[in-house]
Amino acid sequence: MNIGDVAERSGLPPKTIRYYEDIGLVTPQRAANGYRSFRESDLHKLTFLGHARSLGFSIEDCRALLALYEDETRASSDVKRIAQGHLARIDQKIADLAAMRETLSHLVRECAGDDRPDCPILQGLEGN
Amino acid sequence: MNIGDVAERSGLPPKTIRYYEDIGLVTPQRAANGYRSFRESDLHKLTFLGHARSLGFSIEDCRALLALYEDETRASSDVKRIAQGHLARIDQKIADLAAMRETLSHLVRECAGDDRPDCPILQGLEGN
DNA sequence: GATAGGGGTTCCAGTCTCTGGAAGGTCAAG
DNA sequence: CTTGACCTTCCAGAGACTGGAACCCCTATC
Repeated sequence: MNIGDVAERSGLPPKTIRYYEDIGLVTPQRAANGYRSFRESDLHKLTFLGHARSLGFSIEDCRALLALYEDETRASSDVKRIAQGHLARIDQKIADLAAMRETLSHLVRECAGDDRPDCPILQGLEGN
Repeated sequence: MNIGDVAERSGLPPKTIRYYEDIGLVTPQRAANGYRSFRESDLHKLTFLGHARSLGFSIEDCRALLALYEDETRASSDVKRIAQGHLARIDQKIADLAAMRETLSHLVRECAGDDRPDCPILQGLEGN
């Protein structure tokens, strides 16, 4: 398969796939003309990566997950640990965003939003 | 005030303050020795920026908010529009993260997390 | 006057994960 | 032989800093 084919089938842009090769996540073979030549197993990896990335795993997490994915003798606890760590990071992010949302929505609610200059939002940002 | 003083009083690192000058958010004067010389108004701006950034506003939003902050003839509706736009982006991010969280926590819950290789997490990332 | 320290300055590179674009090679169809 | 759709590589930029190197300045002490 050429890169366009795997791109379509994995849902990843060609640019991203080249990048993943660059950083060593996949290592497609090369055809005589220099084109990348992907095996089914490469496609599986890329699909896996696409899913993992869409769940927000970092590239380094993906690298570790991919290694476990490839390792028939893995322990599921290793996978679970990575996933739980990521889950904790997601929870933290949600909490941070919720706190911002809370503060900001208060300010927005109090702002008249008319053509006068008085603005509780700016006041909130100015002081404390 | 030197940069160290405004850094302490605004809560922003000196590096960040220099960066903000670089991109034109503040324009401190210069002392004869080449040191940046900050006025009270610069400190106010930096404090304002620190608060806005901590609420997740982008630098470009901050630039716009700062302009409104400085403009005595602003309309509060302009401020509110920016804040509402940002609020919508926060909500979107929270929704995205909640969806990830949902999927991921399902997978984590189903994973035994022992020393066997069978892993619903990897299966979830592979297929589907 | 020399020196030590704790400021300050600039500039370059790296973070993270792509993404866009330029310049050019390859292939199949007409 | 040309066209157009592929493919290749390499460089730069995004956002918002952050670290580090190399160097200057100021004050205080010996």
